Amino acid sequence: MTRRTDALSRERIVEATIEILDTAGESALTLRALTAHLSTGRGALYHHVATKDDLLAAASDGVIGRVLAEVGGHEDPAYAIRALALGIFTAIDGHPWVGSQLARDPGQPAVLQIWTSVGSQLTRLGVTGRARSDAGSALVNYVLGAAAQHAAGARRAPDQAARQEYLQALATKWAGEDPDAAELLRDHDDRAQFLAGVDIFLAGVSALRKPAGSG
Amino acid sequence: MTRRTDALSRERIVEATIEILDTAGESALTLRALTAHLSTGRGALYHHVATKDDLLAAASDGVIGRVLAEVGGHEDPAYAIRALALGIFTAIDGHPWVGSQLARDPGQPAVLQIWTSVGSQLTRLGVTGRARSDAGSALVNYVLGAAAQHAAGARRAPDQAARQEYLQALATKWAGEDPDAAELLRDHDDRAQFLAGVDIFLAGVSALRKPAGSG
DNA sequence: ACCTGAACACCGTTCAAGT
DNA sequence: ACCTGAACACCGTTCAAGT
Repeated sequence: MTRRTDALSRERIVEATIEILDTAGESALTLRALTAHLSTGRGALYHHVATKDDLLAAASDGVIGRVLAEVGGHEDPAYAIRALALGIFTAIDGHPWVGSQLARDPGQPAVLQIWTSVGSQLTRLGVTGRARSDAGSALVNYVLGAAAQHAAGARRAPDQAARQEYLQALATKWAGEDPDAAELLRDHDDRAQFLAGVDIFLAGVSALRKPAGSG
Repeated sequence: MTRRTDALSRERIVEATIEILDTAGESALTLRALTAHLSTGRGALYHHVATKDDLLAAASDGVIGRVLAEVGGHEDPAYAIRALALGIFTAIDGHPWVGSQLARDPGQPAVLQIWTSVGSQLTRLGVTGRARSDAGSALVNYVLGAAAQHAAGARRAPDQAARQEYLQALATKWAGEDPDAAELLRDHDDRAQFLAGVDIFLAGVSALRKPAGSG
């Protein structure tokens, strides 16, 4: 905070990277475009960043980090998980390149952050041990898969009429819990379908905790 | 079958593509390597293939198509879904480049094939209408997400001891249904966790069909 | 220590020229 | 119609040279 940020720094490079990705898309992110944007020489970047992949991972981590911080905690852990998932989905809707990037490396910081957040909410839900890592794996993989598919530009749309009807019903149901969520649902097909998937997993986790059928 | 396959054809090009990807990895697939492998000129490929992306999509479609054909139908639709998911997972384990490719474009033939297979098994399960497309979306996105993460080389491994114990239990349980599946499970952590996720999904679909709690 | 920018070793794709 | 292979317009990364 005290020093001038005029000089090149990893932070400034990551910032510029996010800006280019958001405004011009993933294909526009070349090191040449980036150095032009920062008005510096090509090799200068390599004093602050290991590789282009490193840069993409750092940019994704920045976006996801902000989302997870904003989402915060809701009292009901199941609701918190829905909010967490929806926050990630919304972020990827606004920054499609993040969706592609998250699918690329399971060990990158952004993905580990998501694991941690999901894990802590599952703990609050009362799920522990092996069941917790299974449920976490299921949820994280679902969210990342949906995110990548949506980011790549999902075009599936079977019958638009029935879908609108369903959307209304789901929005009404959710309105009881959070009017803002209901607002978001209206006219957002992919979002509604994504949330329906989250509910399927939550129902599955709950059902497997207290099985009421076989022995 | 009657004509000689000596000449260049889309099929021969796709075959050679799969071979290079399997033996040398995705980074080794260059059009230069491919033309060398086929001992032809660079531009010749473009008479049979639109672009390199087209080629990757065709190669993935070939692998997935074979898997879906082999998996066939089991009498119990829930079991058939597990077999389908496991088949895709195994294919991606053996051809990691397929996992990355499937995450890249939701409209490519291989992904549409997966949607179709999942959809028909869900119908056999008795799920229809809106519930069917929600469940299908959840399962497909989960499978593709897990596949991409696994393909990228998942390295998460918390406590190896408890995991081994769990594996044994799951393998024993599954042995009642299919000894071969139990065989596959032993010593395959990611595979077991993947299947646990499929079971969470199936439990969720079942639970949401006959809700036994709220009004 | 940090930066510059030319050079290096690649890419996917195109296209005039051949058969 | 199909194929050739040189040429084109790019890449990410490196590195001697500057300050």
